[in-house]
Amino acid sequence: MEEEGATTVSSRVLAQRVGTTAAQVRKDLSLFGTFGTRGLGYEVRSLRERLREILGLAQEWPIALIGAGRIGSALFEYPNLRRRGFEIVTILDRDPRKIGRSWDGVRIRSIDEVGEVIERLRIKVALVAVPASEAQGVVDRLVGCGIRGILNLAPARLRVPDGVTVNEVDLALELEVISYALGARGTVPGEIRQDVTSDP
Amino acid sequence: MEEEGATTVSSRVLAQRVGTTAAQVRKDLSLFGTFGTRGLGYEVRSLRERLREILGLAQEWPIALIGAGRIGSALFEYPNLRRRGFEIVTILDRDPRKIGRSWDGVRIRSIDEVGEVIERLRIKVALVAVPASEAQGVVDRLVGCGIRGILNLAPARLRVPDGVTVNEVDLALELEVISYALGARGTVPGEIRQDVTSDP
DNA sequence: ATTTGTGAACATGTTCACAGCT
DNA sequence: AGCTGTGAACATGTTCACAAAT
Repeated sequence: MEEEGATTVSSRVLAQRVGTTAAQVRKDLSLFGTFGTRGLGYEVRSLRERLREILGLAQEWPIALIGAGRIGSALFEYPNLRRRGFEIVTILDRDPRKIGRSWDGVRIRSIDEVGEVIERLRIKVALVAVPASEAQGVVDRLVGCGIRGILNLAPARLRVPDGVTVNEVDLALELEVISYALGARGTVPGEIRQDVTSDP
Repeated sequence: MEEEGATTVSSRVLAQRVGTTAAQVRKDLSLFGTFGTRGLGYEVRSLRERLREILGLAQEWPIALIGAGRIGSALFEYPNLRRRGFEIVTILDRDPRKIGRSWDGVRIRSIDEVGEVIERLRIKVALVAVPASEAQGVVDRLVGCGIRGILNLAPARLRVPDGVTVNEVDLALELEVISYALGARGTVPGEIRQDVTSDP
C-alpha cells in the first residue's frame, strides 16, 4: 500500500486486503499497543514499521540451509526468501560429492562444520531440507550448536528442547486437508475463507 | 503403529504420538462417530481405515502440477506425495522450451491444454508453482476448467469462487513466524507445543 | 462525519471428571 | 481395572456496539 501511494488506511480496508473483519484487525493490533488515530485510521508507513519491529523483521536474518538436494536447491533459488529479509548464507550437506561446490557463490560445506559456521555467521535459524530419516539427527546437532528456530520441510515430527521453535511444512498434509475439504460434506468449517465480512 | 504390530491403541498413546491430550483425541474422534471400545481403546487397523475414509484418502488423487520451474521440479521429485496417495499425472507450463519434454515419463504440456487434460484424467486438485505474478491468472483458468482444490505455493493471495478450496503455503511467512517467536518475548502463545499433557 | 480502541456479549475450542461399558 | 464417550466447566477467540478522539 505504501508503494501504491496510500498514506493512511482504515481497519476496514486492511481487513478486506487480508480476508478478515475490521473489528478483528483492531482487536489484534490493540494487543500490541495503540497504532491508529480515531477518525482517521492508521498511518501506513508507521504501522508498517511498528509491525516489522513486533515481528522481528527490522533485521535481516541469516539462514543456514541444511540439505543440498532438490528441495534445498529450490529453496535456495526461491527469490522470495531474500526479498522478505531471509538470506541463506551457508549450505550444509553430508554428501562428499556436493561438499565444496558452490551455488551462486555460497559454498556447500560439510555438516560437520555446522558449529563453526553457525557461530561465525551468527545464524539463529535453519531451514531443514533433508530426508525424513535424517531430520531428527540433524536437528539435534543444530540445537546443540545454538540454533533457536527451525523451519522443517521433512515430513518428520521433531522433538526439540524448550526454547527452540519448530515450524513444520508438510505438503502432503496440505493436500490431505484439500482432500478432506473436497469430501461430500459441502463447505467445511475451518476452511480458508475468502469472503470478507465487515462492520455493519 | 500398524507396522509396529500394535493391534490396539489408547487415546493417551495416540495423544503422545501426535502432541496433544487424550481428552482432545477422544473429543475430536467423537465428532465423527464412535470408534473405540471402552476399557480397551481403539483397534488400530479399523481406526486407520475409518480415518482414511473421513479424510477422503481411501482413493488415489491424480494431481496436476502447474509450473515446471525449480519448485515444480522439486515437488515432482518429492517421493512423499506419491507415498501419501497423491500422484502428479500431468505437468503444465507455458514456456515453449519446456513443453514437450518429459520428467520421468510425464510429459510437460502447454497450459493451453489444461481443459482437455483435466477432463481426460479426471483431475480435481492442482499444485500451483508459478511466479506470484501469474498465479491468479492460472488459478482462474484452473477453476474455469473444473478444478476444485488448489495447493498454492506462490506468495499470492488468490481469489476463487465459493466451492473451491485453496490452501496456501508461504515459506517466507513461516520464517516470519519463527522470527516473531524468537523475539525477546519468551515463549509465545500459539507456538507449536512439543510437550504432552495428558489426563491425570 | 469518521474511525479507533475496547468492554461486554457471544461463539468456539479445550479440559475435566465421571457414568457406562468391556 | 481400564478406557471410552460426553455433558459440564472452563478458557480462548471473535464480533458487537459505542464512548472517545479527531
